[in-house]
Amino acid sequence: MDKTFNPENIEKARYKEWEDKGYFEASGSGDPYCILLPPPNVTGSLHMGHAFQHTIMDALTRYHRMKGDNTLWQTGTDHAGIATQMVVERQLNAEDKTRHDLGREAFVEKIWEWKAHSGGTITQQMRRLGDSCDWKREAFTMNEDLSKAVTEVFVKLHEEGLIYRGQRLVNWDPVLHTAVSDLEVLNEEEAGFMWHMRYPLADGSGEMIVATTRPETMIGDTGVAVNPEDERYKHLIGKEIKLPLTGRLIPIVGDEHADPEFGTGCVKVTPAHDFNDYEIGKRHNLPMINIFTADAKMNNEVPEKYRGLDRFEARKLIVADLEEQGVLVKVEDHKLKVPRGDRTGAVIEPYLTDQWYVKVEPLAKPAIEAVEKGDIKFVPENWNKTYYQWMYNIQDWCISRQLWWGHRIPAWYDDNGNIYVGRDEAEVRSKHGLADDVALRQDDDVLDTWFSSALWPFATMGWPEETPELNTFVPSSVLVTGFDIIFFWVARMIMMTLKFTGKIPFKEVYITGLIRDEHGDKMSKSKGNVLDPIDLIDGIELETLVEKRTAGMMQPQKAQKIAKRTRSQFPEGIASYGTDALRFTFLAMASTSRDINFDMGRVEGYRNFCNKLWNASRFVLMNTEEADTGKNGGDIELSLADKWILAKFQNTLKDFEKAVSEYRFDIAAQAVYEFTWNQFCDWYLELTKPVLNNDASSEAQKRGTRHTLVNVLEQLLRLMHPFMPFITEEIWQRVAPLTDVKDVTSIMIQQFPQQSADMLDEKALQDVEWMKSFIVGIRNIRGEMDISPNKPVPVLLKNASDEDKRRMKDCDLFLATMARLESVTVLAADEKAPASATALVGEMEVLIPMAGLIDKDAELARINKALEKIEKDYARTEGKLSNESFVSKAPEAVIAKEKAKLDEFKMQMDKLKEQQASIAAL
RNA sequence: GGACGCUUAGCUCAGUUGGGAGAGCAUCGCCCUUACAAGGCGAGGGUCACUGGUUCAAGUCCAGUAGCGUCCACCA
Repeated sequence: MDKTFNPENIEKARYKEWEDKGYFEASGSGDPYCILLPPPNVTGSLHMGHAFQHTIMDALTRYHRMKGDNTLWQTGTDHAGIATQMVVERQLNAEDKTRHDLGREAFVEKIWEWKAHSGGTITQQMRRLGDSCDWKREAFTMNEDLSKAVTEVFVKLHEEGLIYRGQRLVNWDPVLHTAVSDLEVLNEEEAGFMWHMRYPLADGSGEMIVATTRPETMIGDTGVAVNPEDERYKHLIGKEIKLPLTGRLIPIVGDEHADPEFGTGCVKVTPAHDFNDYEIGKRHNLPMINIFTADAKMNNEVPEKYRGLDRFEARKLIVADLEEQGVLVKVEDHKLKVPRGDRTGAVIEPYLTDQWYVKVEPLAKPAIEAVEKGDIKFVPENWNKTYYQWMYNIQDWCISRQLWWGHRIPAWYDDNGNIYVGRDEAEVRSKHGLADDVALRQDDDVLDTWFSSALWPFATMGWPEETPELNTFVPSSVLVTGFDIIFFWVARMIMMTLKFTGKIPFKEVYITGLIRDEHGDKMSKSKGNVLDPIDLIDGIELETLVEKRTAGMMQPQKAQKIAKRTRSQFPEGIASYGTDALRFTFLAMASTSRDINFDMGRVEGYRNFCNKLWNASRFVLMNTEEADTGKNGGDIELSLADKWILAKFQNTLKDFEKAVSEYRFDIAAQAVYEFTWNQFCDWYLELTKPVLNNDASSEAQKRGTRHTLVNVLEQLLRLMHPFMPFITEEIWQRVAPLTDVKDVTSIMIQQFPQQSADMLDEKALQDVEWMKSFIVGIRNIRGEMDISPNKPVPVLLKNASDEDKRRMKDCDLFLATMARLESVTVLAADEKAPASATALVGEMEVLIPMAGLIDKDAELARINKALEKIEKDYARTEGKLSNESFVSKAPEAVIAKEKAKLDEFKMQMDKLKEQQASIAAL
């Protein structure tokens, strides 16, 4: 084995072997355990958030597979309608072409090409992460099976009246020329203005001042609203206003929406371009005048001079005209929420169009109940509040998109504007008795991407066919995802799966936090702080990284800043840490669902951890590979250390499994790390040396220690495998043949270690703790007194009990080596000790005579420091116990504990003082 | 306006029914001791954001304040 751990040499080959041998497929026996991969968009590549979630899913999958469950990790990708279409359109734009130059068919063909390429990238990246998902079942939301499910769901919902077509005001993205759902609109506060305008009464009897943030829409005004209770204006209700610029007469209406406290109390009403005004318009039967084209330019409804102008150009001109005509009263600075498309960033326009909708309320009801009844549990639980909040106020879902990439809506129109819905044109014709010569035209629109995603839990299992998978893996076990798609995806899956299978889609929803950069900023291309998980695995040169982060930046200034920041943060580029170190980092940071500020220091630390494991394994192999490990029989005698590490391993195993069952991967990781480094490496390996290197050890003793070495390591590797699949497999291949394991094909299809109470040797645990404190005591004196660790020291024992003496004897060999003892002398009760440095082991004092070794002042300082600390503890404990209300009210166990502490402190204090006095007297 | 979350060591974070403040990284000292310098041994470092309350006892429970963050709704 190499002297240091080199991940790049092992990972790819191992993965290929697992995949080729079919280890990722469900075994077909055991309890079903299923995780649905949130299908990544085929738009690009995996980011840190994916890597994080995939690590958790893979750890769970591997763990349950090893536990013997019938385990399926269902994988696949999402066609991501808008996002993908935009990527390919941008590519066309770079060639000075638009999708219209190609036409629909050719354009969609081009997207399929891109999908093949990009989807391949993603699946390759998943393999690098070690994802043990079943590639044979890989799904894609636009493939034939899923498309069939989509059509089926659409038709059925339509038949039940849960899908309908209607003309409504929608969120219109004027760049993409499509409607988007409420969820795809982000409302950001931006600085703007409030224009106050003078609207004259038609009868010349006065005027009203209305205020608006969008003066250009005044051309589409069809009313002015005042609150019916507003004393200032209520007498005007029913009168008319003469709208400036157009001269149209519009009515004054009384409507609760107008807030007398806000602005002037008078609201201009533009029903075709504002959601609130739309409702007012409906209430008062006001006409709706659409003044925009699909790309948000002024249309032919407006006075000629404004026609064809972009809405913001028109705004300037209209404001200027209003000012000139004396209509404009004043302009104030005003902060307002501007709706922007989440993909394009374009200002969304409320726009009157025909769209398809899902009537959501009847679907939402059972979906809410499923969570209320506890059939579906959110982890952590408080996310159910977020879920309820949205579900209780759910609005109908606009599912049609004016795009080319997606599932074409299965609806056909005849020349008279009749609409027919069916699985295909032939079905439509036969269902509605339409002759072949009746011209039918399929709806041009496609469905919202999330419509097909909502079917993922059952569509990937073969629905609408009755498949065995549908029976076995619905519901799935746990959904691992981010809070950002609870509404987009989680809620909709619950609704659709309940509707079409009568079953919940998953039993638990584990909500992860977001991966942010080291300062808590969101990782984004424009900030230039994006880390690519693959770069952390393979490493990347500084120049390549800078190039990657600054490529395609719109503003060169920004690119410079990013380059500078990158150079200072990674002067040497990024080292290759390997998949296992990256995975372990994610798991160790996955505490609750709070966001994670990704810290490179942690990755490096866990890379070192991999190296530690690697070298510990080298040590084990060095001592066992050419030797008798007892796997073929022979007497075995376990040392105290052997018994101790076996017991420690049991405790670790128990902690690990408990933590995993609670999705506390940080605690599980911590347990593994602590055991491996602080117990197995720091103590156990050192404790095997005296046994293995001592000529006095019997063959049974050596065999016992070798047997323990390989078998504990082997079990540890299995324990760690779900977290660090590659390194554990690599080492296991060497170690397993030396152990009692029969099947040495691959670690990933082994049983997970079994908890066993017989291995919990309490006596060994206590004896070794005693021994550790003995050794640490000596080391501490050495460290502070500058005594070389190599120099053997004589030791005197004072106040040693029979138990201490027994332990001295049992630990004799270990103590001599680990503490480098020259000699051990047990002092009789009345025997006077020479001046010494002291360490306390329980009530026993371990003395190192000062003669020639120890400096008087240094030892005094050391004692004083210890004394100070102990005195503080003593005072605090004594204070508690002398507090009458504590003694009378605290539970007895607590009081007893405090008393024991007090005695302990007193004893230590006395000994230290005694020591202090005798040294001071020198 | 409503909901949720955060504030603990220089940095990134744990701290599970209230009962002697922890980890990793960074820092300091000594060590190239044949598994490992990506290491070993030892050490230093915190008025747990602030104020008040409940309690014998509060990082932990309650109320409030300040700062930060997220989501939902929204006033033209």
